[in-house]
Amino acid sequence: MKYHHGNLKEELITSACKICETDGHENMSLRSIAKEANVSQTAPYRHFKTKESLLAEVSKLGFDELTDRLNQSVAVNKKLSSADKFLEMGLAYIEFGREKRMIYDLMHSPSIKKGDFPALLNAAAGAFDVLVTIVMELHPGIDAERCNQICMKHWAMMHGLIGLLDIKIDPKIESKAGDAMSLVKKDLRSFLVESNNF
Amino acid sequence: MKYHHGNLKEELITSACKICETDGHENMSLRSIAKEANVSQTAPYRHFKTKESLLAEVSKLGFDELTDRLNQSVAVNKKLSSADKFLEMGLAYIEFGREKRMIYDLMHSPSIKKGDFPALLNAAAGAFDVLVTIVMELHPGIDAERCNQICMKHWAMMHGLIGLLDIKIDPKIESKAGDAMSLVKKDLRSFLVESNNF
DNA sequence: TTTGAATGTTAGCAGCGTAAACATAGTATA
DNA sequence: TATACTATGTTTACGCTGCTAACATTCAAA
Repeated sequence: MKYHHGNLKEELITSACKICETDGHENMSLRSIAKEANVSQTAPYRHFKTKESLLAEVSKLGFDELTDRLNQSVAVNKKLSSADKFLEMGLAYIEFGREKRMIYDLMHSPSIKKGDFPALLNAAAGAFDVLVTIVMELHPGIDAERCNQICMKHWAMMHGLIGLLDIKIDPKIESKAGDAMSLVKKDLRSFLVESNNF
Repeated sequence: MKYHHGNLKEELITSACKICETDGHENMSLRSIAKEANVSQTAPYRHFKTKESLLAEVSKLGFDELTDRLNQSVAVNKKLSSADKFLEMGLAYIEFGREKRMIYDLMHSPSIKKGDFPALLNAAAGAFDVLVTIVMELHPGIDAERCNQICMKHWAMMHGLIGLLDIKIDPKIESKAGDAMSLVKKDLRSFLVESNNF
């Protein structure tokens, strides 16, 4: 058996991401992650103090990708109006939540206490700040408190929507959500921006 | 040892509720629930096929209580305007989510697949329908699709808000959320009803 | 009275997170 | 170059978990 893998920490995170995306974060065991990386069951403890701290890294990567997507959504077409950027961001958020649903759930799982992982906390705040930037652009000179209120409202709405859109959680509401989602795609403006008048 | 407890099923659910409220649904073990009910570790299997099905009953009770609270919030003062009823319901939802946070998390935990438990599904839809009723009252003759869209939006917003308000999940955002929450309490109308113009 | 279903217990399985003890590889120092 | 230390891997083991199987007891129906 070859000792000194060389890059085990990163590979464990990669393995964890893969398993999370396929099996969901509820079914991720440290042992399965280690196995995926072809390493003994306790090897991860040389790089992560607890299982939670490994998952925290996966979660952080999720927030980083979310931040990238949000930024890209408004950067792709710089000629977009602020309102349209806001719109694109909303779509990008929902798309991320639906495409990477398993990771998204991990990112919001109460089993990872974000307060214990500053890097994760920063990553989460970083994603939020993308929204803050757009809202400030939408409403120049806006009061900071009011800006936070608006951001909270829409962030919460998007977050809640993703939860409700999960067919696995609630097929009955999903049928309603399906309607809502098609509406969102057809005319997200009416769903999102209409809430933005203040 | 006394056999035939007599009312074990209900008592197990009660024990599960208690443990959930104190320890959180992530830390509920079937064994601890059985212990709480002074019964052997495998006794629950005479009344519940799996642990998940026991948790599903706890979750169902949660949605039932939520439904009651939402109904009560608008029934207390029948002279309230529809807009004010809408307002009171929003507050009641947030209060439930914060007062019974552990149960609320269980109710939305992906580890319980609602589709497998029709009673739970109905209970969840029942709570949603309270909102539907109010929105229809707010906007007489409203198109059903539009009504669902509005309900989805606000339901999602409330749900997302509760998630973001959890200080344990994200203290940094919490500081922002704290502002938002005080705003919500001072003037929920500006936070909720303003989104309701359509 | 007897029989069988309902409902309890005990014993035991495999999987889990984690700690301790041990083995090996790479690095700094003498 | 030899040696010691540190980093990083493995093996073993502990207690907890959900769950199954086999057994015990109670109650109700025949």
